[in-house]
Amino acid sequence: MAAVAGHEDTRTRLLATALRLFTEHGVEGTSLQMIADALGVTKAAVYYHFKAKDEITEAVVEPALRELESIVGEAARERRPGARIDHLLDGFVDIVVRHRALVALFSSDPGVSRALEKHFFGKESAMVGMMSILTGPDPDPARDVAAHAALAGIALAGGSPELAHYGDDTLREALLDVGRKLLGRPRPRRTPER
Amino acid sequence: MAAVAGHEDTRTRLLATALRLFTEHGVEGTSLQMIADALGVTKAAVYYHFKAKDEITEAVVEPALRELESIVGEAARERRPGARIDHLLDGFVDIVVRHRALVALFSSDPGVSRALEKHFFGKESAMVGMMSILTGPDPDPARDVAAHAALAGIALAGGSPELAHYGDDTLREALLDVGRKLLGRPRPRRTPER
DNA sequence: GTCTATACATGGATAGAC
DNA sequence: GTCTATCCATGTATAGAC
Repeated sequence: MAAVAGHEDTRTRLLATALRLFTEHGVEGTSLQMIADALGVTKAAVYYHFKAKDEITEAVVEPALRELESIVGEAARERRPGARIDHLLDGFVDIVVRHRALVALFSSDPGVSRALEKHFFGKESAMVGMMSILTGPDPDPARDVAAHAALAGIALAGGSPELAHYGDDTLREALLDVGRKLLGRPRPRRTPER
Repeated sequence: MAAVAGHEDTRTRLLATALRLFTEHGVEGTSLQMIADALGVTKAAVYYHFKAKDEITEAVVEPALRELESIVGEAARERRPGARIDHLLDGFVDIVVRHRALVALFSSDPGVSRALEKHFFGKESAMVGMMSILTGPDPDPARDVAAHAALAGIALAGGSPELAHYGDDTLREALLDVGRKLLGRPRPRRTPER
C-alpha cells in the first residue's frame, strides 16, 4: 500500500513466513531451503538477514519472551509475597493462552527449546526470576517441586493440541486453577474486570 | 565372563553407548559418527544393527515405555475410579523418578519426543490410556486441563536438572503431592509398604 | 552374519561476484 | 541486498570383503 513498501520488509516477510512454516512443520522440519523457496529467494539471501537458523527461531519467539520478562519484573515489584505470586501466575497464564501456538511449538518441538536455552536458563533468565518469586528464600523441596510442576504443567497443557479446542477464557480459568492449587493460592473473591 | 561373549553384544554395547551419549549431548547432538567412534566401528556398522537413528532412540526409551504401558493396564483393571487414578499416579511417578535421566531427555531434548510420538499419541497409546483413566467419561474442561497439567508437570519437574539433587524418596513424595492436588485425590492415611 | 568402503542427498554455513 | 558457487557434516543407503 504505502510507497515505502519494499525496502526492508524482506526481513519482516521472512519472520512471518518462518513462523507459519514453523507451526506447520515444526522448527526442525523447516529447512532454510523451504523458507527461501516460500519467499522466492535463495538460501544465501536468507543468510544475509540472519546469521544462523537459531537467530530466526529466536526472533520468532522474542515478542512472547519480552512479555514474560516484563511480567516477571512487574511481579517482583509487588510488596506482599502472595501478591508477587498471584501477579506472576496471572501474567504467565495470560501469555501462555494468548501465544498458544508458539507455546505448543516451544514445548513439543525440537529446535525451539534449544534456541531458547540461553534466554531461559542461566543467570538473570526469566526462568530463575519466576522460580525465585514462586519459591521464595525457602528451599523447601515440596514447594520447589510444586513450582516447577506448575510452570511446566501450565505451559505444556496450554500448548497441548488436545486442549486447543477450548476457548481462551475457559483455558485461562482452568490453567489459573492449576497454578493456584499447586502454589497454595486462594481463588480471588470476585472476578477482576481485566 | 561366559564363553559366548562377543556374539551379539555389539548391539547391547551400542545401546549402552547411545544412552550415555544421548544424556551427555542430547539426541540431536549425538551423531551416528560419534556413536560409531565411541564403539570403534564405522557408521555403516551402526547402520547394520539399526536401520535408522530413530530406531536407536526408540530402543533406548523402550524399557521405560513398556513399564508405563504395564502400569496403565494395571490401573485400568482397578474397580473403583479413584483407585484407578491412584494406581496410575503412583506408578507414573515411580517410573518418572526411577528413569529421571531418560525423562529429562524425553522432556527437554529434540529427537526423543518425535521418536516417541507414534508410541505416545495416536489410538491405543499410553497417553490416551492415561488420559482416559484420569478424566473419565466426563469432558469437564477443568478436569481435562488439570489431568494434562498433572502428567506434564510431573514428567518435566521429575526430569528437571534443577531438581536432580533431591533424593528419590523426597522427589517421589513431592511429585505424588502435585498429582494428588491436581487430580483431587486425598493423601493416603498410612504409608503403603510398597 | 558382521563389518568396511564408498556413495549420495540434504542441511547449515561461508566467501565472494554482481 | 541478493545471488552463485562451494564446503563440510549428517543421515541414509548399497556393494562387497571377511
